[in-house]
Amino acid sequence: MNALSFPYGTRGEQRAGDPVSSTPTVYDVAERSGVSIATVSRVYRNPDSVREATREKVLAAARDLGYVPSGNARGLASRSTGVLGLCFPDYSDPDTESEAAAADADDDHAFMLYSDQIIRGMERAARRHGYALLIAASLSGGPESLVAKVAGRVDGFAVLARTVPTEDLEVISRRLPVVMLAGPRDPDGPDHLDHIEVANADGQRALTRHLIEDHGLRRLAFVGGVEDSPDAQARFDGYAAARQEAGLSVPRAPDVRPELMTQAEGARAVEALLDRAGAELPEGILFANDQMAIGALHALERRGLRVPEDVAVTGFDGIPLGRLVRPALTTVRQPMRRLGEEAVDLLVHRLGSSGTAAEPESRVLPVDVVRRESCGCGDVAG
Amino acid sequence: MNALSFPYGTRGEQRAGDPVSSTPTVYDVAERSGVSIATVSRVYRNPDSVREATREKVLAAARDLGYVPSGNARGLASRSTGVLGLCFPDYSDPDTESEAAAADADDDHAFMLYSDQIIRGMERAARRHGYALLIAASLSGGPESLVAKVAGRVDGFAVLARTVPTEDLEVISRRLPVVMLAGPRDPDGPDHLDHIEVANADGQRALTRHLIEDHGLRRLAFVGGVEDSPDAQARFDGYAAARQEAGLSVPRAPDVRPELMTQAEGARAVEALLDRAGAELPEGILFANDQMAIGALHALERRGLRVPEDVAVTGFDGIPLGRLVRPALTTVRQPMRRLGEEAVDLLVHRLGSSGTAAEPESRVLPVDVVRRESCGCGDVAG
DNA sequence: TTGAAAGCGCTAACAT
DNA sequence: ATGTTAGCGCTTTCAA
Repeated sequence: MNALSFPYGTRGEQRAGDPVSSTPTVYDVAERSGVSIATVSRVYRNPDSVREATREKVLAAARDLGYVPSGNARGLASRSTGVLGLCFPDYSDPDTESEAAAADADDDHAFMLYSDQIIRGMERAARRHGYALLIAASLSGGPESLVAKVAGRVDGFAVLARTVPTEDLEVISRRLPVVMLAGPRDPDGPDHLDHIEVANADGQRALTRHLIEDHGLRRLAFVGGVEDSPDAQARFDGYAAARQEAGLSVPRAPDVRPELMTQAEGARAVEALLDRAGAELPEGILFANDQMAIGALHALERRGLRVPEDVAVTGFDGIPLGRLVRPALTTVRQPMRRLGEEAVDLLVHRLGSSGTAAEPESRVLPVDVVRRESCGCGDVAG
Repeated sequence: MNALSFPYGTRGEQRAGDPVSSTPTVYDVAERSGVSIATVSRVYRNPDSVREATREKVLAAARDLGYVPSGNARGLASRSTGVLGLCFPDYSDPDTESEAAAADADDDHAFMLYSDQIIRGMERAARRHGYALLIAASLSGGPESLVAKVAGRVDGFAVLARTVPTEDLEVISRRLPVVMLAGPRDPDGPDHLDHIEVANADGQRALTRHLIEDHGLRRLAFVGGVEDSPDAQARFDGYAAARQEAGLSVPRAPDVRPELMTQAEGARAVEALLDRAGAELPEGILFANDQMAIGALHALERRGLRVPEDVAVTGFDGIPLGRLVRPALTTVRQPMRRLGEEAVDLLVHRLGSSGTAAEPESRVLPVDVVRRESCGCGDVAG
């Protein structure tokens, strides 16, 4: 810019036609093209409101100068960013990344994570609506957390799972639309957020019923999720419901409840189950997610047990890796891409004049049971 | 501040303790906590520079008010956004999306695209450096294009492939660092951009040599890429080089040059090749990317030709789908995630005081030949 | 169709 | 440790 001993450069001096000045602004373009800054602005925001000749002049000057409109200034002046955001959990936990996963996904991370698919869905949908997408893995809280950063830079955003304290989100959602990609923490004491979730309970119930009715299994075990995962809880509820419907004993809690929902933990859960069971091996083990189920597949193989002959195994999520393992994993597939799309739709709707003050909304997306080999189904396409 | 009867609401009136005012600002927080706006700012930017008691007061007020710092205002005042960007091609072309791909990737888009992996790599790397990532599929040009939007909202960004006219990028790169995820358009007339590319020629040459030396193939055909793809060109060059080294005739152009590099086009290319060849079937067909090779696999199967017995097939890229098709596809794997990481490193470096004025840099990342079944190698892990 | 000027919400001197 | 204040670069009335 210019060398002053003052805080900032002054406009007056900057205008003194120095062509080498870096980061040109509307003022530079205006001067060079002999119009006012308002006209420069118009050229970008509403080209048709400027006479063609003028417009060309301005554009030419902008080119010469290397002018790029500052998104920040624009956003500040117009109170909108044209950007939607997504905060997702940092799934690169060491356990998943190095230990267990590395063995399977030998192409370095060739396969999509849950969050990748949602990113894709959101990006596509956002683009359709003219928005760009800002993504950030959410870490810890604190005043200067990533969420805050995202929140300050977007017109609205989605939060994957319960990555961020609901409390913080409620504060933020007073300022801009926030949609949570998970169910409400407490269905009865509603937060004021929009939610989009998948039919966890229904899916798990359907899958459980499949095991019971179609494969005739009765001795089942359920490996749950981490303590505070409502998804995992809902899945367990679905499992329990199916048992009840079939006249089996109704458990009050999962047979095993791992610390993490990783492959390593899945393997560990199997060991625990086998040690505990003695001769009374379960005929089927249902896992609250695919990662654990896949870990279990390996553990069972190491123990010399055949899947599904000796024991059936199922997961939940429908991650691509589940198609590749042998036997291919029977699971419940979540419509992740749609999750992202719905999130964008909801945000865009809230951003439109219409949805501003409407009631919080909770959408539940349907899931599919995917029958593969690990439950005893043949080589059915999945 | 001052009470004027002009366009916008005045701070003075807003300060009149109205707690219901929407989108609270530093002024609101400052007033409510009895400090100056500077102190509020400090609490967020440099908490330690504020006495604990004060900080708490401010944070409490912010909570009550639902205050979220405006990224725009911050960025404007501090001339930085804390965001890095990525523009990538809109790969959801109808052809790939519906026709050919749908048949294989039957999980809807269960498998990663080229761009997904780069996004992942960049996001991870950006996070390590404290940046968020803004992503946008780049469309056409024009003053108000998406690139411009991205450019205005980030501290620096990467452009995947030649998505954006180099011309535009050069303009933009006068204002902020831009790294192109592709080689320079013209190696001799250098643009002023940083580039990161993969060793296309080397990789294709190594693969070709493998076919010639290890499998003893001599009658080879190369299916190139679109006219203006330097990647595809470099791959062809590598192919030609390997032929030369082996004492085979050196072609001046690919045997087939499709319009698009899709599965459908790959299939079409095979048909063309077979029709043309008559009895003189090639022993091996090398494709400039995996998509086409996979399409070719299907086409060959339809024609009753066995791979690799009748004809070997290879691709380039190393997309996950290549592992799943039968026979599994021999290919050259690009380190896509690293591409993203290197991009971020480069950008961050440029943003640091050090790299500002340095010469444009061009990095070339090494690639791996992945030997699977489609070239005649056994069931080697890949 | 164009210009003039206030103000968007924050940061960063500088002063205290 | 905290307050004052001048911008950051744009959009947007309002007036011409």
